[in-house]
Amino acid sequence: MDKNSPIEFTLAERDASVTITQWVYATLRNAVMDGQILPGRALTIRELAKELDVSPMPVREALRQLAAENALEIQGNRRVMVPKMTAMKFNELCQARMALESHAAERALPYIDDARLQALQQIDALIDDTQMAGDHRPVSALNQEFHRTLYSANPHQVTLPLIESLWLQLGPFMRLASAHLEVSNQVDRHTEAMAAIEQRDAIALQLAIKADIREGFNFASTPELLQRFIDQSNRHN
Amino acid sequence: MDKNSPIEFTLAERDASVTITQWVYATLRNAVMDGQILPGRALTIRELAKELDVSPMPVREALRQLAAENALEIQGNRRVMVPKMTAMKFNELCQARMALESHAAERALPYIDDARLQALQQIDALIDDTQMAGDHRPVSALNQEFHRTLYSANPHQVTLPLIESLWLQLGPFMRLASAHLEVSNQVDRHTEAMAAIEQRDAIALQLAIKADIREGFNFASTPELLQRFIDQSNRHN
DNA sequence: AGATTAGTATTGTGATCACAAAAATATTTC
DNA sequence: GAAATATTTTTGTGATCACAATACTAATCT
Repeated sequence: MDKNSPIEFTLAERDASVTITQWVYATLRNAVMDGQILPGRALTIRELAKELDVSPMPVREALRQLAAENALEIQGNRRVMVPKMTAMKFNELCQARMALESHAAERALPYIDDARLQALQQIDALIDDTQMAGDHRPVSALNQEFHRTLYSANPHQVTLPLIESLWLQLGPFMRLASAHLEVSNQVDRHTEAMAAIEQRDAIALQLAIKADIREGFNFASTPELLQRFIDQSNRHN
Repeated sequence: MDKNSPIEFTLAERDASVTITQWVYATLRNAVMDGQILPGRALTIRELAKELDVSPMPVREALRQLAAENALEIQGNRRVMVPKMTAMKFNELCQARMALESHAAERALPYIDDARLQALQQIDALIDDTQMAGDHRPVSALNQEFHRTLYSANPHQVTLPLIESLWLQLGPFMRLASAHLEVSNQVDRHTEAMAAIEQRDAIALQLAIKADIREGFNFASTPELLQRFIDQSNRHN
């Protein structure tokens, strides 16, 4: 049946108020984010439909949406797959994150009030606790939540969807980053960012965000190490 | 039949090697780019299908893809429309363009060879000629072509899809910008950028790109003027 | 008359079917 | 036995249908 490896999904709860397409989209998005789908593996509509126990139609729509967000790649054959990572592409994605997210942070700064700052501190504390407890899985999601909460303070935000596209493309590496970094590092950069916010210091905030992103991916400090992790994520499973 | 204004499409030629969905996507994308669709106007699948003389299915897929690229907005009612522009959002989009595109230019710089530079000069000359002839329509497309050619010199480019999303959201304003700027300005900035490329000066290149974008939208120099153009594009037709 | 309600038409969603293109498999040829 | 060819299966695309939810219209009521 499956010439390639089977795909294991962590099926989310299906809320009644949500369309099937949206649920399929969320499920596939999580699978891509968590690296549950082998890059280069051909995804067929009917196979996913059977796996998720839905009709082909919602799968079709979800795949097209994910492809539009650069989470999936449509080959010339009209085949859909998770794009393969390369060292150069990884580097470009990180650089793009730094450029876009430091900009988003700067544009959000004037809108951050006490309530927002408090929410950030709360998330940061939660990250600390979760990481101390040795739970590496949810840290990645919480980290994203921290950044999202920061940028979305700007009510006229337009870059968040673009940033999420980059997160989606970095996919499993975001998780590796959370697993490999030390608690002190992460908290340091987050508190540094929050200090800059309190002082309304845009430059310092941008530096903190850039450092946070860069250090997050420091586990791949040398090209050789990076290549090892890429290979691992590419042929895992 | 149409409570709102009818939509006039400039139907592109339909190549046989292209799927219907792709053709519909291209047609709708151009319509959004050119401001042929009134913002806030509800777009229904069946209406568009009849207008374009295709079945509802390709329209459905094209709409979802455009929504994923932030060219269209899905309301809570599951209704699809061109999002309305505001002065603040316009400003954010311009700022995002400057941040992202100057970054893309910097990352492309090391890869620009003589052939690429020559291609840029050719496009620039074509822009000049077209504008001198008083033809404002194609200038916008050529301008995008100039930027696209520059950024895509980087073979590991990851930001171009994000940049195109911003262009799509700025939509008709890109055209207004091309119409309202003087020939000298545009050419100046482009030659400035190409001079920076020849000297491998990343900083100068970034400044030229930022200035090019900023001056392109200088026709909306005051908030009042900007609001006038927004209103014009919102209630045009 | 203006607001509310009942009825009607239209819409997005999802399912199923048909078909040509592509992939995989089986067969033949050298 | 390996390469080329023929056959079978699978796949994406597009069309059509059913249905519940929504938007629209007409009738009713105060």
